[in-house]
Amino acid sequence: MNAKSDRIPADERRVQILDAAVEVFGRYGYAAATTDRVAKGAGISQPYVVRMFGTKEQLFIETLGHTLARLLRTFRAALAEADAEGLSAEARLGAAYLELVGDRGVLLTLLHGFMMGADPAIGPVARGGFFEVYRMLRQEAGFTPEQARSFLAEGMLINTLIGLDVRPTDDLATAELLACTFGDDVPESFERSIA
Amino acid sequence: MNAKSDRIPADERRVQILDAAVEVFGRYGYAAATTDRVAKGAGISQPYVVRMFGTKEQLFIETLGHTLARLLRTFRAALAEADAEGLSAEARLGAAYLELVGDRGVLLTLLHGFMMGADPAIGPVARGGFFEVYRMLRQEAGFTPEQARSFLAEGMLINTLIGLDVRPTDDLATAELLACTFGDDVPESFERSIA
DNA sequence: GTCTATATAGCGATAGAC
DNA sequence: GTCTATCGCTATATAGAC
Repeated sequence: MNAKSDRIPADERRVQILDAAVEVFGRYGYAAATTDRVAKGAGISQPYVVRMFGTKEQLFIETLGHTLARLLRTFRAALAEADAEGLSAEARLGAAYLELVGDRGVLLTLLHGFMMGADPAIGPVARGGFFEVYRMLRQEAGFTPEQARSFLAEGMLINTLIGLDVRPTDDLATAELLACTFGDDVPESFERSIA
Repeated sequence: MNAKSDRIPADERRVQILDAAVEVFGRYGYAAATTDRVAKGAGISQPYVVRMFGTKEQLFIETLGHTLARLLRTFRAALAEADAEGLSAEARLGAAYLELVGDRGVLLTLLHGFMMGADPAIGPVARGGFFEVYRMLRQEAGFTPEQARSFLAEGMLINTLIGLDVRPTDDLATAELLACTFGDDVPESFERSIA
C-alpha cells in the first residue's frame, strides 16, 4: 500500500523468496526457472533476489533445504499423531504424503533436485536430502528396508504423476492408474489445471 | 578419416544425432541441454542439428519417441522370452528394466520428459508415452492394475537413484537401499562414476 | 532494504557458401 | 549434406543510487 510498508525485514523477505522459489523451481526445474520469475512471485526486483542469495545455484540449494525441512516436519507430525492415536506409521505417513501433493511445488522441487545428482554443487545436497528421508523412515518410523523402499517407490510414482500433469479425465488407462494409486479420493490438486 | 567419407546419408545422421541427444538430455535435462553439446556428441556442427530437427523442442520430442521405442522394444523382447521359457512376465520385465539401467541416458531422458507435463508442446507427448507403457503392461504383459502400478513405482525409484547419481560406497543407508532394491548384483553402471 | 540501469555471456536459430 | 559466420534474445550478475 504505502511506500514505506514495502520495506520489510530481511528474514521475512527471505522466506517470501523461498516460498516463491519452491513454486517456480517446481514448475520449471532448475535450469528453466529464472530469478526474475522468482522475484515476480515474491513481489520484488530480480537483482534483489540475487543480492539475497548470492547466486541462482545457492538459491536452489537453500530452496531444496526449505522443502526438505517441510517434508520432514510433515512426516514427523504424522508420526507423532500415529503414536498418539495408535495408528500404523505406514498408513499415517502415506496420508501425510498425500497432504503434500496438494502443494505441487514441494514435491516437484525435490524431484527436480533428485535429478541433478551429476551436478557438482547440487548433487551432494540432493543425495543428502534423499537419504535423510530414508534414515527417518528407518530410524524414526521404524520401517524395515523393504517398507522404506516401497514407500519411497510409491512416492516417486506419485511425484511422476504430478510432474506429468496427469488429469483424471484424460482416458481410461489414466483413470485406472489414478484410482489404483489414490483409491476413492484422488487429491483435488489433480483435478484443477495448473494456473 | 578422409574428407569425403564425412558425408553420410541423412537417415543415418539422424540416428547418430538422436543417440547423442539421449545422452545429453538425460544428463542435463531439456532446458540445460544445448544443441551444441548434442552436435559435439554426434561429431557435427550445431547449426546442422537445428537444421535437421527444426527446433530444439522438436529434437527433444523426437528423442523422447526414440527412447520410448527402445524401452518398449526391450520389454516386448523380454515378454517373448518369458513366453518361450515359461518364466513369469513380472520377473522377466524387471530384469529387462535392469538392462536399460546400464544406459543411463535412456531412463533419465524419459524421466526428464515425464517432469515436463506442464509444457504445452512436450506435456502431451510425455503423458502419451507414459501411458503407452502402462497399457503395454496391462494388455501385453497381462499385469493387474496393482502389478502395473507397483512395477512403475519401482521403476521410478530406480530412475531417481540414477538421477541422484548414487554410488554404492556413499554410506550405510545408501548401501542398504541399493542392496534392498537390486539384491546381490547392483548394476555395474552404479559403480562407475559419470564420465 | 530495495531499485534502475547495464555489463556480460551463452544459446537457438538464420543466412548463405561450398 | 555440412560448414562458418553471425544475429538477436534471454538471463545472471554487478554497480551504484536512494
